[in-house]
Amino acid sequence: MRGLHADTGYLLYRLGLRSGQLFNTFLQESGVRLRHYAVLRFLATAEGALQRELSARLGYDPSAIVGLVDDLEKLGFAERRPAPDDRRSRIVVLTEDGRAFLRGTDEAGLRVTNDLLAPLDPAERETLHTLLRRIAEDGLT
Amino acid sequence: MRGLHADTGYLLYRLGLRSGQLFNTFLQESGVRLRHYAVLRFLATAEGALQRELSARLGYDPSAIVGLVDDLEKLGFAERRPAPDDRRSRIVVLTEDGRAFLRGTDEAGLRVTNDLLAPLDPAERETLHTLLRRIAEDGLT
DNA sequence: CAACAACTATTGACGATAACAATTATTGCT
DNA sequence: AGCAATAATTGTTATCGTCAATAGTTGTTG
Repeated sequence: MRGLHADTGYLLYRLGLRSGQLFNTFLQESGVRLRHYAVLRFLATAEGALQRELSARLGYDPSAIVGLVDDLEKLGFAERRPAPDDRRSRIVVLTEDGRAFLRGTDEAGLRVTNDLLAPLDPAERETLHTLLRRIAEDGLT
Repeated sequence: MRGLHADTGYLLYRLGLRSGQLFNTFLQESGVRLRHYAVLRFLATAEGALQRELSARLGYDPSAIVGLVDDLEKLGFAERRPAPDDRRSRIVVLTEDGRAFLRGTDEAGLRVTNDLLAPLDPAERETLHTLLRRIAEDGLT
């Protein structure tokens, strides 16, 4: 009979849960959760995005995006602007406060990851990262 | 500004979600979900376990274990037996049907994992697996 | 040995998540 | 002009994770 952790997919599932929990406890005091953080990070790379792009690239349901952007607007970290060419769409952009928040939490986020990957040396972390990225390429952003 | 997937912890979180979804859709027709499957797999390795052991080793709340074992009993995949030395405890054991179910879903589960890890060659999958295991050692079962 | 603290399983409650269906406003097609 | 498709939104439902409270049992210790 196979062992409990014989399966890589199951391992990923369990570690993903743990990673998410760590991130959330770290973000807790900032008033945002992991999903908000993901949106902010995406906005930072994209210099503005339609909500449907956020949905597609982050893998969250469109209805989830609505609430997340609502929260980010309340916090002053992002804004909705009308899309010039399509009145159905709204463009979500990072505010200056949002940028500052990202800068402030950046190295704290790295600390969380360091904590999680404690058993691995730097070379191994690099290997892990590139392998995960290769898997993620296909389907996620 | 760092890219969206610059962070390994975040990557783990996203891939863990996807892995869990894949497993769940595959298990769906069997009437069990991922958490039930995890319990079954643990029971298979342990030849019976107290519920508090399931809780501690799988990381689920004791109150969650109750419902999961209830479901597994209804399906005929597991049974609760009195612990001989402590009348507070119950020992959960796999039934023959439970074992058969595990055998039947075993290679189907591997197919799911194969699907997920499609971008990697066998050697890379092996590397990924051992790296993830090293991380998991510390804290999970 | 009697009182009390600790433990096991259970129930119940609550907020957070995730997945879907349905709606409204707008656009593109033909 | 009519109709299918699309973007954002609302609402619903099921699951999840955590926490508090309870009943029954065990262990401790004063």
